[in-house]
Amino acid sequence: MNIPSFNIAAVERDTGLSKDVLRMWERRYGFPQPDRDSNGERCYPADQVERLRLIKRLMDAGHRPGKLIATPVEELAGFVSRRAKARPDNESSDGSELSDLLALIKQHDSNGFQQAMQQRLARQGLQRFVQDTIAPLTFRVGEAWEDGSVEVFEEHLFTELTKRLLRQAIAGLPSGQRSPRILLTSVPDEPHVLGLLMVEALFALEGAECIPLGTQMPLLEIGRAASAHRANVVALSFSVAFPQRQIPGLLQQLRMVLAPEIELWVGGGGIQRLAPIEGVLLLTSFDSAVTALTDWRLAQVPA
Amino acid sequence: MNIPSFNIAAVERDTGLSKDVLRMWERRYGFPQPDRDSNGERCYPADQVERLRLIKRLMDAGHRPGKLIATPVEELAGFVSRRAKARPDNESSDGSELSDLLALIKQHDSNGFQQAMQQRLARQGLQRFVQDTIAPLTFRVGEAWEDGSVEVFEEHLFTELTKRLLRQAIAGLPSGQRSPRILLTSVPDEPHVLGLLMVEALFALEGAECIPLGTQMPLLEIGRAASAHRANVVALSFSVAFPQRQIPGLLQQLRMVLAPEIELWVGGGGIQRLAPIEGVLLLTSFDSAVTALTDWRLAQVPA
DNA sequence: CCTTTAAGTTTGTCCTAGACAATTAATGCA
DNA sequence: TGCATTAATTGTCTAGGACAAACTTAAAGG
Repeated sequence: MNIPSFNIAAVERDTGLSKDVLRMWERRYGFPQPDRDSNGERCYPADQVERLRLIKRLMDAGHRPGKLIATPVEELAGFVSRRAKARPDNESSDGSELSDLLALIKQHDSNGFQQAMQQRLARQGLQRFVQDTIAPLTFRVGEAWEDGSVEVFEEHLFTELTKRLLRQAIAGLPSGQRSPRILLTSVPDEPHVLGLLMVEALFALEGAECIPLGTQMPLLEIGRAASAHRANVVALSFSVAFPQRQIPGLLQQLRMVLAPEIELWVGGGGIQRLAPIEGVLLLTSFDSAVTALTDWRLAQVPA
Repeated sequence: MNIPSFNIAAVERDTGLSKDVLRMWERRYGFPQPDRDSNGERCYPADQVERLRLIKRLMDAGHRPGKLIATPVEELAGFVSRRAKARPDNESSDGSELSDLLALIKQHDSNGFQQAMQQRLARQGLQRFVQDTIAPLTFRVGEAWEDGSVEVFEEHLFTELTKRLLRQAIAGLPSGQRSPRILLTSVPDEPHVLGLLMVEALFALEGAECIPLGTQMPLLEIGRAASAHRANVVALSFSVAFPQRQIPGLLQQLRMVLAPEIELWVGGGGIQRLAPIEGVLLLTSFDSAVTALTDWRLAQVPA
């Protein structure tokens, strides 16, 4: 079998590291060190791509590139997530049940996982299912992905199956003329949809009219969509993986694009450490999301 | 209201034009011509971003950038899709029904659209629903998006609602130990999932075991996933929007990564004009997908 | 000893400008 | 008209420099 080698665009695609960063690291740290083809263009061997992916994973977990690149490959595997370290086995009764679900994913048992989740949904009801099962399980999967105990494709499978489950549950809820009208979406480069679905489930349960636009809407389009759908609220989600530095600027721009009477609510793992922004409501928990909804309703009555 | 202005990263996000291309166009054609901030960095005014998005849309429809950029804004709106031109109102009885569905989307009537689609599904059955409703409707939406008669957010809403419908229909099908085991996914930078869902519906109907991994799997991960799930087939989808030039290289690399006994099937609008590739089966239609499945079964028996 | 401020590192993104290959259009010729 | 060759178009890659924001560490103060 021939060893495939990747050009810089392919490496950017597969690792999520921009071409600029790849070239900068090569210049500064001496890694990666790709071969060159006849045109002098970089050809990354597969093992370097692997290592880059590992480094990227650990960076997302909070480590710094300078350290990681200086560390030999063997030791890299030993790095563990900061988050995972911070939670020294709080194996509550519920924690072990979550571990069972996680185990099903790692055994690639789609059907078993779906059945187990269906059972939990029936037992807990949608609201508690979202808050006590899906949310913590998503968190656990994220952790496990960071420390390498769950492969990317396993995480994808988990996400895909959970998405289906949630969408099915949401479809079963009553719909029709309800209020407020909440437009749910995410900005470009933010493809994570689970958080949106979770909050959609909660909002729908509370009797809001949810308009799911999927992910990755250009800012100007979000403004148009909000007007066209006469939305009262635009709700966005940012995952932990989204580059934090870009979020404040994005929100300020969106706030300017949006009509002032439309509220802007933002949630997700990416906004936990964010400074408050004028005209933007940060939803740091599911409870605060529900509170925001009831507050909105209270504010409407006197008007 | 302040006029928001975008830095080059934001424009790349919102238009899908790479930073390299944005700078190159500026150098060569004199458009866009962003302002500069105090650091000498580009600040694109909103109207230039709008025009860039329009240009990108027309490029995806087959026009060439040189012409588009030279054309004044007012005339740009007059450009029409080549595809749309090629189909001079073949308003068959079915075509007008599709137009009704499209109209519901453009009226932002989510509930009406969902009901109409549910009815069609019940009437046609899943297979014909996929082939005669969803596929042509998706095509029509694509056309309408190209000629600007459907907004991006309307297309997103259509996609989101249709995804839900399809997933629900697929969830209703029997599952369990079936064959072949087909792993469904797409490569990084290919986020379109409707095509995958359509073919998943067909394969599931034919009694295959589908493993949906969602979109955007790195190549090396696809290989791992295929082994871990003991897949017989890996099925990929490329939309028309995916850069055609990259596809052959991607498929060759993936073919090398994949164990030789695992088949590689590829479909979607992006592969219609593709030259054949060793070890890769191109599915140019839904019928050919079903044929591929029956052929695979025939090939297994004598072995 | 803990907290806050200031200085120093690290790191990503942006910049210019040149080169080239791959695609698409246009020409010449049978 | 159909095919082959030339010409124009267009995207992506390369190089290294500059700078600001984020993070760390050191110092000063309570």
